Amino acid sequence: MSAGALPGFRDFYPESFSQRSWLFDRWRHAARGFGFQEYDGPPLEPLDLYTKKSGDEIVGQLYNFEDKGGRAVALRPEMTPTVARMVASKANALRKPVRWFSMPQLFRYERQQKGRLREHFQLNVDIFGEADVSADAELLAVACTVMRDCGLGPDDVKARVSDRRLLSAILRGLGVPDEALSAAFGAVDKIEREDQVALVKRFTTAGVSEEVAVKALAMVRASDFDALRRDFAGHAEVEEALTRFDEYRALLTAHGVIDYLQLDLSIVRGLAYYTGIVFELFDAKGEFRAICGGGRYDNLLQALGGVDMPALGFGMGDVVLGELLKARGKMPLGSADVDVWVAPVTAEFRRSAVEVATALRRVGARVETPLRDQSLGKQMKAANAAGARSIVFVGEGLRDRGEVEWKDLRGTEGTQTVIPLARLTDAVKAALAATP
RNA sequence: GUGGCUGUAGCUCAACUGGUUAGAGCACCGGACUGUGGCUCCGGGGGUUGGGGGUUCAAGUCCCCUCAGUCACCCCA
Repeated sequence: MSAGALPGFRDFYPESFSQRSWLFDRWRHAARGFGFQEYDGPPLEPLDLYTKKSGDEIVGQLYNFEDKGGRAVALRPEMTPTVARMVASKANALRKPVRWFSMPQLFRYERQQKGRLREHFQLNVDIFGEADVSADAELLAVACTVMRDCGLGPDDVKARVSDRRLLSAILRGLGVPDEALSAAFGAVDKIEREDQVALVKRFTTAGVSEEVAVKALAMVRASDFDALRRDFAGHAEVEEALTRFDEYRALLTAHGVIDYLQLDLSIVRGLAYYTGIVFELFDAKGEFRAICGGGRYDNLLQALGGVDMPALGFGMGDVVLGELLKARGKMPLGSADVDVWVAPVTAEFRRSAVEVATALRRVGARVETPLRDQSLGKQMKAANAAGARSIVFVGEGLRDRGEVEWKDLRGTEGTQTVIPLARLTDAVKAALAATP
């Protein structure tokens, strides 16, 4: 084995590069469809941009080093601090709400495992300056639209959605004291990973009774909207959160993505900076890690940039999504693809063939010609291997009468027509338009 | 950072309880085939058996270390 790429890093050969491009096209198309504008920032940032937000422990998971000017720097592990800085420093000049997206390559120094490498591309979609629930609905709609554009419907992918305000209200309504809320969130976050005994213990350690703990866990597991409405009738805080959620659902219906929605109060998104509606996208069979995660983080800009502005966003990586698309047969194969192969029938027509190829390229065709003398049989094979849709034979006909032979390579018995060179370019152009 | 499993050609895999020069299919290149493709046939290139050390008359095979892959833990931006 020769030395390959560094652990957790990928070589993109043409086949996988074209799959990557296919995915990027869908990301970009979906985000732009909602009026989001694309931006980018530096891949290398000051280290303290990340330690300020996440503490020094984060350094163990970063690609960081000292540059030649003695600055402590790191390859970006996430986009949020960068975009927060960019928005904060021009906050007053930007039309609100700010709808931005980016497709950065991100890095983390971690042992790789399924769906997690040391480098990946991530679609980042953010909205700044809008506190209304309509922004939350639009954000999820973008994520679901990406799924749909990739051929993944509500039967393939579920958006598990919770609201931290709703969860807090329920917990408080059950009698969990404020100082135990953080521990309770921690327990809810582990609901799929730890057994009941361990989960209950997280509550009791924080001073919550076992009875309340059991009840809270059951409610989170059920995540039953109607039951919550009944159980907490008259409880203002819960009702307010439920009303907000009703509006959220109505808007998702209007966006045409309601079928993806699945209320799931166990979605907490770590113990990070989220403040409102949070969500994660999963494949319906549960074979993969989360495809996408995000939510509302109204206090983050204040903490990072000193600007008080509500914000929400999500990140969607290319690795898990790519694995899912391949597993479901939704990812195109990424085979080679040219429109026309121009074949000199003998060596003496090499230059004529190049001239014909040049004329075809000028009308937008992807054209390949052989770089050395080859028999026609060889060229036919090569043209097929190159994925060419048609082949143009350049020989005596062009020299004597200004004509070439144009043959369709698709199908088993391609039709072949004699056509004046002057008309070939238009014919190829028309064929291109007909079969995109 | 911790632990389990796995490393033979570009890919998928063979090679008896340790025993000759590590094989096959696919892929690639060439030929049959210098005016017409997918097929077929023939040939060719390609390996430090991941690397290093050890045991043995003899190691792809057994042992140790290391590297890499993979899965889980931790963490999740």
